[in-house]
Amino acid sequence: MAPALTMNQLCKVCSEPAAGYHFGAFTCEGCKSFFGRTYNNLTALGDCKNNNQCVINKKNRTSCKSCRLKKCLRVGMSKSGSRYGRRSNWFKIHCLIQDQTEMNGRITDQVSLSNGRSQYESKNFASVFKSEYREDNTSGTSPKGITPSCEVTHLVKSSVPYSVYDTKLLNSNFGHFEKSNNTYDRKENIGYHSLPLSPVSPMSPLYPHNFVFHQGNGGIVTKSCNRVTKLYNRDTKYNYSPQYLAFNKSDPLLKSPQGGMPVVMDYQADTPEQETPIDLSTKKSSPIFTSHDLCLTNDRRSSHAAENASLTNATESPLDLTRKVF
Amino acid sequence: MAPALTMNQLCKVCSEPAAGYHFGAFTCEGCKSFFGRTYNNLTALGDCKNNNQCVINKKNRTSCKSCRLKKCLRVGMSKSGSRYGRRSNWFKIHCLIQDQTEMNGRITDQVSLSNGRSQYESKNFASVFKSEYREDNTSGTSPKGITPSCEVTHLVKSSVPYSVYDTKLLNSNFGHFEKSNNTYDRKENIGYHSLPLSPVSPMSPLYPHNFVFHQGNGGIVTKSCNRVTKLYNRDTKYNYSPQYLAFNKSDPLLKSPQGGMPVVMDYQADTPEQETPIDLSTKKSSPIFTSHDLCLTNDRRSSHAAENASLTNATESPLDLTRKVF
DNA sequence: GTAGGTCATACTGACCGGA
DNA sequence: TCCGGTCAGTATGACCTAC
Ligand SMILES: [Zn+2]
Ligand SMILES: [Zn+2]
Ligand SMILES: [Zn+2]
Ligand SMILES: [Zn+2]
Repeated sequence: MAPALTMNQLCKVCSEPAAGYHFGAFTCEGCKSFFGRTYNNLTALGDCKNNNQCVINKKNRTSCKSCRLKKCLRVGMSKSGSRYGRRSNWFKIHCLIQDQTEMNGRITDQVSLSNGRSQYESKNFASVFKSEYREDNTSGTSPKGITPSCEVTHLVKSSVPYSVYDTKLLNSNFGHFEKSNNTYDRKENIGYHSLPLSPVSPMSPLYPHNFVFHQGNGGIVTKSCNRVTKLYNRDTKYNYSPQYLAFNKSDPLLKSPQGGMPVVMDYQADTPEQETPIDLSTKKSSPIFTSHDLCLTNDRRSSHAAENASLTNATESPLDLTRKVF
Repeated sequence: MAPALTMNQLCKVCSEPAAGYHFGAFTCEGCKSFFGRTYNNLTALGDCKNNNQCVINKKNRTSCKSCRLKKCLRVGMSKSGSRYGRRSNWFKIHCLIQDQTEMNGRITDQVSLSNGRSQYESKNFASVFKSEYREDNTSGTSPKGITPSCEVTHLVKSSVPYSVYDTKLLNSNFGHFEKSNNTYDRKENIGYHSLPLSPVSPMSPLYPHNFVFHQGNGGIVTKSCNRVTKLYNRDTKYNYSPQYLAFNKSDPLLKSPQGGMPVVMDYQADTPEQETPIDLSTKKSSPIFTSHDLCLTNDRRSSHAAENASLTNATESPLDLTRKVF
């Protein structure tokens, strides 16, 4: 097996060779520390002096904290999305393929998308993923010695880039959101973001688009692919308080940039394995949101995923950080 | 008397209220420290990531060291030009008037300049200075309670903005100059700079234009106004080694941006008191350049100043930093 | 009154231990 | 594996002292 998939990765923030997968993105040690620090002390963040246009790279990453943090968020870093334990090879494969796809810009397969949005990231990735790995979806080893075992299936995604972000971060840095009745104690809230620069695979459960709102549901739903043989098949838990997830059409905080409301749409793509994200920003037990039996299939036809999201209170034991992942 | 003329000044680098006159310019404490530090450790200076276009102000002064140092030099800061002891009120008057002039852009008097260059700084300042202070040139106190006692006379200035800068700084940051036969041990050399942003009064002896080269002279000359009653009337000494001051028409280092060679021109202006600049970048005794009896007059007519610049070796005692200035 | 030294403060990122 | 704590190295600027 490939000994260090991380070795080929670059920091999604500054393009330095990545040290690992930190807070939801491949990052270098510096950006990892920066994000971890900044999150805990947001008040010290100054404003950008360059109209928030700073390009972050290895050399100048320290010169504008605001833009550095913005890039961190844009590439998908999040305290709530972070987790202990190793990331599966599947996840890394996704990222590698995405990088490949972006590099040579190849679109070798026709993937029918029900919506034109996100063609670039999603279509490219999906096609390459399909064309390169589908033949090995039962062998257990890819031509490159890695073990993919699923194929392109479908995702539920939102037509508007709603996502789950830290409102505290958003407010202090971008001012898109205002404090509502809810407090920010949990440091989690619902926000939107502009189209991310493909920080992680658009098929990754960590990809912001995969956190979608369901109209009339009031819940948050993500997708997991149980076709992956090693997938954890238990419930997916979210530590977001229900009051933040309640969907209110008249809520100005949830106003779409395009003016539309988020809808669930069919989407031909694939989802790799994803373990339970653990909210490291708060260790206190709190109401959690659980979605049961996410609809997963390798059927190529589009189909609405039937998410039966239910709201429960977390009465269980503290987060188990000891379990191993293979 | 005005208790703190410094109070009205802003840092010429970052526009924060100035703490005093440091290294040749009114600066805040931070920019003072920065310049002092940076000068001693130039190798650690990184490059600008913004095409050397950064605008330095109080908020972002720390974000680009290269541009901050550039601004420091542009406003006339220099280790060699710095000195111990207080600055005369005359000097501050010049700076204050210059600021006033720049602020309301008034040109209330016709000052005939033999050359169109530097009209902006010089003409404005000279005219205002004349119109506001000439009537008091014998009283010993200005209408504002300060004691001006000279009037606009004439200066020798260069048609090209040659100046005396630290070549070490220039080379490492701007690359305008190359090392010639001379070493940089003294950290002083001849350079040119683009038109400074009026860091000090253009009539000030510290104003770079006042360090002029005389064709065929091989020396450096500045002007002092002995009409100022409190002026030190002794020789003006410069710590620049003669080898650095030797003027060579074919020297590519001294190529004028405009293509011309520096010439001495008539100039209607005034020079305030100026004490001996002390080169703090080296405490070793070294050959100094002395100019005797600079031609000074309050005659309004233009006249060539007869500078009898002579070259001597400094055999005198170490720099006397104890003398008081009133 | 300024140059330079000092030092509290803050930031950075390599490193390491715990989970 | 990753998260978070640690810590040496570095930059900053207010303050102080020598001159
Ligand atoms: Zn990085
Ligand atoms: Zn920025
Ligand atoms: Zn300043
Ligand atoms: Zn710059």
